[in-house]
Amino acid sequence: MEPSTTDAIVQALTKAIVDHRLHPGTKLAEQKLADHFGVSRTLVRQALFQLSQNRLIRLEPARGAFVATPSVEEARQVFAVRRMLEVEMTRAFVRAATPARIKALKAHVKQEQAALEGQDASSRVELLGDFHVRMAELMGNEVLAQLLGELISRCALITLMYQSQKAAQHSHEEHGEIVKALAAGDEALAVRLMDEHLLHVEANLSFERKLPSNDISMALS
Amino acid sequence: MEPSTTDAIVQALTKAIVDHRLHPGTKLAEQKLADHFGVSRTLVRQALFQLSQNRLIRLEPARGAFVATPSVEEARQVFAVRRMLEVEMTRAFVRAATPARIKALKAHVKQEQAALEGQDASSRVELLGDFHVRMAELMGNEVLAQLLGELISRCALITLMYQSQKAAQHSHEEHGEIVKALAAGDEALAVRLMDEHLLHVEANLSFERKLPSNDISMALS
DNA sequence: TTCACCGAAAGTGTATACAAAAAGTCGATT
DNA sequence: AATCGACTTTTTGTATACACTTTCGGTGAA
Repeated sequence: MEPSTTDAIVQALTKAIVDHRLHPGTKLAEQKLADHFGVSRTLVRQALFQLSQNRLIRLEPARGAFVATPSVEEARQVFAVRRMLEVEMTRAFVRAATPARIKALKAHVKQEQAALEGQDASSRVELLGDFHVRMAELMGNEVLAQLLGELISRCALITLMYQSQKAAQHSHEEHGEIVKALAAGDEALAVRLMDEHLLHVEANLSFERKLPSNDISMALS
Repeated sequence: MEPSTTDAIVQALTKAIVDHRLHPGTKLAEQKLADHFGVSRTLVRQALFQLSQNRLIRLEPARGAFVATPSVEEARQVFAVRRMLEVEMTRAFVRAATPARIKALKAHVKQEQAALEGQDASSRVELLGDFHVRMAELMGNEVLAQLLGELISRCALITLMYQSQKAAQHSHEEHGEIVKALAAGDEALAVRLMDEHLLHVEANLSFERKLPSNDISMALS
């Protein structure tokens, strides 16, 4: 494979983990990854460190990198934080709503519709997550948008692995409801819907543990 | 200087930046840092990368590392996020309050009192920030605690540089008020006080720009 | 058979070497 | 005097080398 940059490695590994071609617990040996991507271990190590900051893998000193296995408790906490952030974000959104912002969200929901009909699970969940990031961006708060993005990708591992197609459809419909409430300027309703929406997403996760796969190059090719 | 680990370098640089011995915009040359810490550039690069994730420095490709110069707009956004998180956290805290938790917060406020009488600005601000992290920890949400810690240290650069001793005293008093409201179980009051507290902290920041200092070893010694 | 111990193999952690890019220098030209 | 440009120096980016730790396999004794 032709040489890649650090970011390319991060992206490739992220996608592989999130598509759960690489299962939780799988060991990521540096030399194998280096060979696969056609670079030295130096770049691989940078990428692994970055992924560990995103909580997609965990680094054990002198033992190596492993695909993260987020616990139920951790997922619960992440969702608790998301509810804190997004309930307030929704409130702020209503108060600073503009036709252009409403329109942008509507457009996004329409995009979701298209993705839901496709088969690709990862793009499905990516778009569903982006709805929330989109709201933050529209508020003009990049810090919030980035933070939310990290939180969402942090549990992308969970969300993506275990969210059924039916649950995805459900999420999509709730996004539509939220946008309606936002457009109507109904603050209380919008806030309530967002809170419930996040509770639903959380409730629909299941946590069956799958076995680690140890064939990295297979998973990445 | 004797050899140090990556984390030791991160800590040393963090403290130097946060104590503003290293001013915003200062270039951090890898070899100079490596010499100073008695390690190879490898470890320095790891440390710099980690600091860039914390937003304490920014990495410009092929140009090097520079102490971050957070903008007023960024500070505004960080505080907006903190208000979102902490208002909801306060609400949750009241609802799940226990005598032990109240007591722990009271103890922390007492600690602040002691630090305020000392001269060390960095330990002063550290403790004031820890009040908020402490609340998150007491709620048993490590994800929240860590996130809040990052947000606070991210603007430690701003808070620490420009917060006056008087403002610190003011913060401390407000912490006391908040704990009182929490102890009384007055949710509405506690939430309002926390919101106002964060607005006050934000309002008291000033953003005079200082000139970069280019003598790294002097600043670190 | 099972457990413990030893040695080989594999893998990570750090330092160093080399390549590429940016920054700085100095002189020539306008 | 100011500016452009080629050369030199410095600094970053990547690869490689080596030391140290962990892991794995096997041998021997209880």
